[in-house]
Amino acid sequence: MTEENDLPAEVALLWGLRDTARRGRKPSLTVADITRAAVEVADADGIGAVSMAKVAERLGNATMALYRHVKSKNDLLLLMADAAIGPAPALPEGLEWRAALTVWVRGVLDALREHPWVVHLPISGPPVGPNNLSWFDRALGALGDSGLSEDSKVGVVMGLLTYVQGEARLSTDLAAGYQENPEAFGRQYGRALAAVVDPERFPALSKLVASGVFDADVPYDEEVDGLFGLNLYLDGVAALIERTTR
Amino acid sequence: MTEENDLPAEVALLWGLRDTARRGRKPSLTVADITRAAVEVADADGIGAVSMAKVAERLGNATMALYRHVKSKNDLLLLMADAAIGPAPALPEGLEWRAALTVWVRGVLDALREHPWVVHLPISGPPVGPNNLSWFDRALGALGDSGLSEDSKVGVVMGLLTYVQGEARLSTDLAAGYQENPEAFGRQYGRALAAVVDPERFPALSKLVASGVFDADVPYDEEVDGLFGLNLYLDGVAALIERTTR
DNA sequence: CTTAAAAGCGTATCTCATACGCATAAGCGA
DNA sequence: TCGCTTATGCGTATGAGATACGCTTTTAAG
Repeated sequence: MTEENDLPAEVALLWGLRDTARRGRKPSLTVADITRAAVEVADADGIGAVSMAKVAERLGNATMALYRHVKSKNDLLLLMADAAIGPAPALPEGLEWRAALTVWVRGVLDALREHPWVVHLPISGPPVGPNNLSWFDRALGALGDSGLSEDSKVGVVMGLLTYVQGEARLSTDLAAGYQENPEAFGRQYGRALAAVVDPERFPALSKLVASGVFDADVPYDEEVDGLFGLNLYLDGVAALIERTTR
Repeated sequence: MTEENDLPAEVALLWGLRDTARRGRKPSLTVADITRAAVEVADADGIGAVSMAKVAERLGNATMALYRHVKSKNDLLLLMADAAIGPAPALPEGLEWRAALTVWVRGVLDALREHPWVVHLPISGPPVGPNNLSWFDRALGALGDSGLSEDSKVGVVMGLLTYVQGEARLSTDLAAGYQENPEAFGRQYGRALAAVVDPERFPALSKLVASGVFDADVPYDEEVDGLFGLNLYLDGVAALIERTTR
């Protein structure tokens, strides 16, 4: 490192800011290669299957070769998190804020559906990777004409990120659980609750169980449940904008 | 297992529904002991430090003894998830729905702040543990007088859970990141962004950076940021209730 | 041509989860 | 009281995984 950027190592890593080596053997691997291979492993067999050994094998290298390019497995996970969501597409021109944010949210959820393991990666700080920042940028841009202050825009987008990340986590985990044990949802869930929910201890819940909501074998439906909550949130944003610009 | 409950094994585990053994050696451990010890380890050193060996050591038993009470480590994690949040307190009488839900959310966030590792546990299905169900019940109860249909109540609570879980994840992870590297937040974050954010590529973001929002050393403030988004969501719920009951 | 910096990688260590089987203890029927 | 049955406690072993260390190979700079 001779370059004079005093940026955090993590940022330099994500942006590929390493000074080009002048001496020494030519690298047969790049950070990008390693990241791509790791993402492929995760896509194929889940984040739990990502080991330095597996990634190296996929690249035709020995395990320890990877450590010349990433400091640790955690480094690699950071890279994967940015790589997997990919760059945010530009939002269609001329949409008002609500339509734009809805498109944006669908974009995020679609990207996460492609790589469901992303939601299990550690979040170690505010977004710094290029792709993450591009998504952040687009969401801010969607609020460009809303009349909100910059501060409020950040708040709205943070809240949206929070919601979307919670939603993605819940829905991908539930979908995974459903896959491996469909019985545990729907009817069987209703039966389990009925067996265990005492009206004294769980008054509201037992009323719900009695109402028969759980008697059908309906799996969790992301499209319905997820967007229901999202729309409530956006209604709240609309109210905020109303208050602000009135 | 001679008892005639055809409940999923996981449910029986969480509710302690095992038929009392009539023969054999007296157990020196209980599932509750193991769960408690595991929670203590996680509280002290994080979820990553929870290993069967460490938990057993804390109990003065050998590692493999635990497996007589818990099928796998994953079983133990399920138990921890329910144990850590604890039972939901009864909500104060006579609050209207919004005040009640706000109290409820604070309760959840407080509980999670005590055991930040909970948000990293896998979610394998809908809530079945007694404590989780009690929280679910209280939230439904808070909406008891709102005039919403049972279906809508479930939707509202699901959305709230989604938001809160996203919020807790983000804030605990950021808080942890802040702990171990305060530099990466505030001023240094601003500097990193400034170095890396190109106005062409990130128009909205670079405007934000230029506005100086990141020039202060302000850490992430859960109380402000988290409840900002929450209130937006609740505003949306209010609008829904308005629409419904009008 | 020499040399120093990098890259690739074999080996070794340490930590984990967990399968297996034996030893121990406790209630049960005779 | 005497085994018999059944659970529990746990020692040992296996296999996976992260990563430290140091040797070897490659390549550009002097």
